[in-house]
Amino acid sequence: MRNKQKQLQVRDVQDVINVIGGRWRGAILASLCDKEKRFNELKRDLGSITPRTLIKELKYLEMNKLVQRREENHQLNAYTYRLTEHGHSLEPLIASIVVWGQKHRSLILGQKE
Amino acid sequence: MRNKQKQLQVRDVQDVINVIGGRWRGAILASLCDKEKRFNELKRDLGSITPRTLIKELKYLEMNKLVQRREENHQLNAYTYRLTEHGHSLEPLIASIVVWGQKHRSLILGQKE
DNA sequence: AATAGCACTATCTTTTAGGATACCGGATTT
DNA sequence: AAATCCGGTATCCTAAAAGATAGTGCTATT
Repeated sequence: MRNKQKQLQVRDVQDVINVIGGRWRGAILASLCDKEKRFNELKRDLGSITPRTLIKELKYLEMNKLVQRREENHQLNAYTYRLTEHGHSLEPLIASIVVWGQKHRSLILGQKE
Repeated sequence: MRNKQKQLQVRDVQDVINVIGGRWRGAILASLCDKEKRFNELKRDLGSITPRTLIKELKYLEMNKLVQRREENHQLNAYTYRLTEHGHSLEPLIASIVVWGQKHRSLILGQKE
């Protein structure tokens, strides 16, 4: 019973890592926590991501109901990506990640820059 | 300035994902939250991981000062892996991940099982 | 009318993670 | 002394992730 619980936790962690893991997914979500963004805006924000990867990740996040793509007003060729409600529920988690990440960097990586 | 801050957060998230990301790292850490464990114990706990991968990940986690490998008493051929203090500082984060993961599963994956 | 920006798509290639499998030396059990 | 368990190594292989690069159709700007 105790053990079963453990097993589950291991699986939960793996599930979440699937969703926010990888080189970009977490970063995209973090960037969208700030505010909704357009494709190229996101691209600039993330630095070195390629359009191929960005669109792939965005579609994945859409499929998982974390991100929503909507046409801006009625202008064609203008879309924004924003967090869904479910996506927003990740914000505290991401915030904790950022905090721990800063601590980790200063501890391990010697806070260069 | 504001923008710089954003950039940093994106990097922080990526750093943390590096540390706890991938198919196994988060799971290993979660398993070690419970208590210190030996190699084969961990292996059993994680289910389908291969020894090659497990040792690789453990070494990575050691390098990043999250896990510590120690000889048990004075018996040769008996080692335990445990979280360092820094590793333990991840516990709340992992707990949040588990909680969100459960919510996500019931929402998206339809809580099968 | 031409140029440039937006939001992608397509193709090709490299990189990386991680699985499969076999093996190894030392310690322990029988 | 033989078999088994522990804590790994060593090799080989595959699939998936992601980079590089070029091109597309539409719109907005000058």
